[in-house]
Amino acid sequence: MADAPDTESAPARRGRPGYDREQILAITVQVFNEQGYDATSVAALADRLGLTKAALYHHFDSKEQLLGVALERALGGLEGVLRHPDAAAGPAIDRLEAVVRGAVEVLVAELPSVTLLLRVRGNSAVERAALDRRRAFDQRVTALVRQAQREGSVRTDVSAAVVTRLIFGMVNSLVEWYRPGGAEGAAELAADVLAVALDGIRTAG
Amino acid sequence: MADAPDTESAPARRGRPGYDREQILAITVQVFNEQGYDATSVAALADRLGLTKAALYHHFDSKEQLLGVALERALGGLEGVLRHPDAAAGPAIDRLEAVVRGAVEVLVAELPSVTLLLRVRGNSAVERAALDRRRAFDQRVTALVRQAQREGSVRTDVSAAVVTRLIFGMVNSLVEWYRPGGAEGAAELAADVLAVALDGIRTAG
DNA sequence: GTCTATAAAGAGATAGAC
DNA sequence: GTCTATCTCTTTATAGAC
Repeated sequence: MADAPDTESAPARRGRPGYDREQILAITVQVFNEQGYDATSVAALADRLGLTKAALYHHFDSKEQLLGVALERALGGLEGVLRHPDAAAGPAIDRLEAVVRGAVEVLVAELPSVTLLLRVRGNSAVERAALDRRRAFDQRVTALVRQAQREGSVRTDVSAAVVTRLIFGMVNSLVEWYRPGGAEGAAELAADVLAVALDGIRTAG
Repeated sequence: MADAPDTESAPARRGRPGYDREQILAITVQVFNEQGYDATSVAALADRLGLTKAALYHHFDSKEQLLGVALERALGGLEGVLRHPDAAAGPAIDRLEAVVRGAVEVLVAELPSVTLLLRVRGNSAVERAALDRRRAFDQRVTALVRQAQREGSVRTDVSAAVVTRLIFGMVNSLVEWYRPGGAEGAAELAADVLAVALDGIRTAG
């Protein structure tokens, strides 16, 4: 992962030493997540890549552009969940389940960029645009919860907005501790979240 | 919960224009939360306070010290929850409920410093010490959940560690959207969290 | 307790050689 | 595609006047 660039066995195009944008982006996002975007200097990034700053600037225009590309990946994935067929028809509670499951899957598949997204504070235009898109996603889910309440499948003693935020509080918190390669995969993780979110942790007895 | 601010039990407040440590700390933590600790320069902080940097350095030794004092407040509060009588005896499920309720109350009472705590990444000794104390808190709660599972009051198809993390994922996410002065207070908020955590969002039907 | 002024280091970004 | 060297601005922090 953080290993040296390919030398001889180039996959497809380049047979040259050095990085391409994709490799640089992957390591960059990892470092952003370790230290925080603001606390990561371009010099530190270049060090981690085994490059100089100037070489890094050959691949990207700015530090902020690196952030923007990573955030686009995360947001694209999440927004795609809402476009999935399972989220488009049927009882609202089932669609909600599909959205939560899809969100967990995206989170696991794009863990680094989603982690970065969830830590964005709005310090620049790029960050504020990302926050806007997060809010829009949230509102779509809240509408789904409200519909499920109307259909009688979700409790109404807690508001739809709060329900949505609590559920995504659980989902989003996964980035704080979930690491791939362990016992649980995306499917098990989603099942756990849905079990707790839908039925709670208390036993019937 | 939080320790006494025994900076000076001394006489004579400064009846002078200007700030004392407490006022500076409050505004500082607020700005740290708005922009992020790393993205906040001491100059920006001083501007917000209507002071110069030099005046601010008269009150505090370093930017990091300001962070440390704020984190101590949040951690002291959370750790106090575990020392509360309601968390010390009785069925584990009841103690767990008391801990969650207490955590929400501390979060609401000390919203700025808890928010700051939850965003710490471990970039310095101060931050790493805070992360260690968070982990210790987490382990205490996980033990409580495990006990509740043994007592048959919490589902066992999800591990105690995951249950704990999901519940505190909900609790901690409150800092992302809860703002005092609205319709809900700490008690209602805690009730909502416990309702969802214990029984889930799905209606029986 | 606050100010102006400045030190010393680090930040993001660029120029031009190879 | 990467390098060395450098520009310019900002950063944390300090010195010393009032």
